[in-house]
Amino acid sequence: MHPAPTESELRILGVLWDAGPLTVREVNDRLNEDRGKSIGYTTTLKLMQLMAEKGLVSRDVSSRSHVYTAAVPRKGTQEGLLNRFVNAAFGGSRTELVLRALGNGEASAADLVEIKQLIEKLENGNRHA
Amino acid sequence: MHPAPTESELRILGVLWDAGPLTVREVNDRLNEDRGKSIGYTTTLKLMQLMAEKGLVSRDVSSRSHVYTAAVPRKGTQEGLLNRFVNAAFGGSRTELVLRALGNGEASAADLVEIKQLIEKLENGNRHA
DNA sequence: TTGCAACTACGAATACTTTCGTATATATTT
DNA sequence: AAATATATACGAAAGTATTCGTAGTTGCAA
Repeated sequence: MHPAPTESELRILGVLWDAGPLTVREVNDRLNEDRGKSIGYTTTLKLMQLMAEKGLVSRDVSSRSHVYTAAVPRKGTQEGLLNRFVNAAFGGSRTELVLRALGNGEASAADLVEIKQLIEKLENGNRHA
Repeated sequence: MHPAPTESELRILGVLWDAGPLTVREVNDRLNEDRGKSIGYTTTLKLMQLMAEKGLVSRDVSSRSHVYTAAVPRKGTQEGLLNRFVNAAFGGSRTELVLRALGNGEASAADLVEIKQLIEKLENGNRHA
């Protein structure tokens, strides 16, 4: 299995997941186009090289500017991180986490409907399990 | 504000939240009574000393074995960690996180009912907002 | 009262993550 | 062709987290 991405690596994966295969320059630009925090080009380069070694990204070296692609799926990675997190912070209870995540009233009405629909589906599934 | 606890610190806070004020020895024993992973006594001591400096725990020094108490609330701490996590791993979308958290079908029927009830309450609240 | 057990304090080793400087190569512009 | 811009590679500094050894203190038991 791949090692879990660190926080910086996750930021880079997020860019690649959203925008598809990119060069280091493109990733670095996108990371920096947000808020004041400016990350050096070689910092991003180094991180992406390490990620390639770990298997988190793959790269196409055929042109001078190497093109990097996420090599791990978004959902699977999130699932892994979620597992670690729910264990570390919520004693392993996903339900506790869900209740806390919804409890601050930030979800929109449409979000709530979507969640309700998922729950209905889960309950129907359980009925036949 | 208090700095967010690290993963190790969170493990210690978890013990204190569950079991109330404890000595270093007691915390260390509880940490080690789980699986094979054995943590040295002075390691736990050092961590708890650092946590005291940070304000994550308070301690009663009146007896030779100092007694430590969690100085930050469980819910508030979880809320802070959840915020960081949802930003880092789910692009800030709590709804995405909730859908993923429920999506693995691990929640029990009772859990789902509880979540549905919270959603109903939120929807009623919104109606008047 | 001597010696052993348990405690705190603290420095420092280890490990992991992030950051960047510098060397070097390749393309592009003038 | 020379100067300039842009790439990669890589070592290493800096920052943070974790771990533990050792010294010194205090309580307790033989």
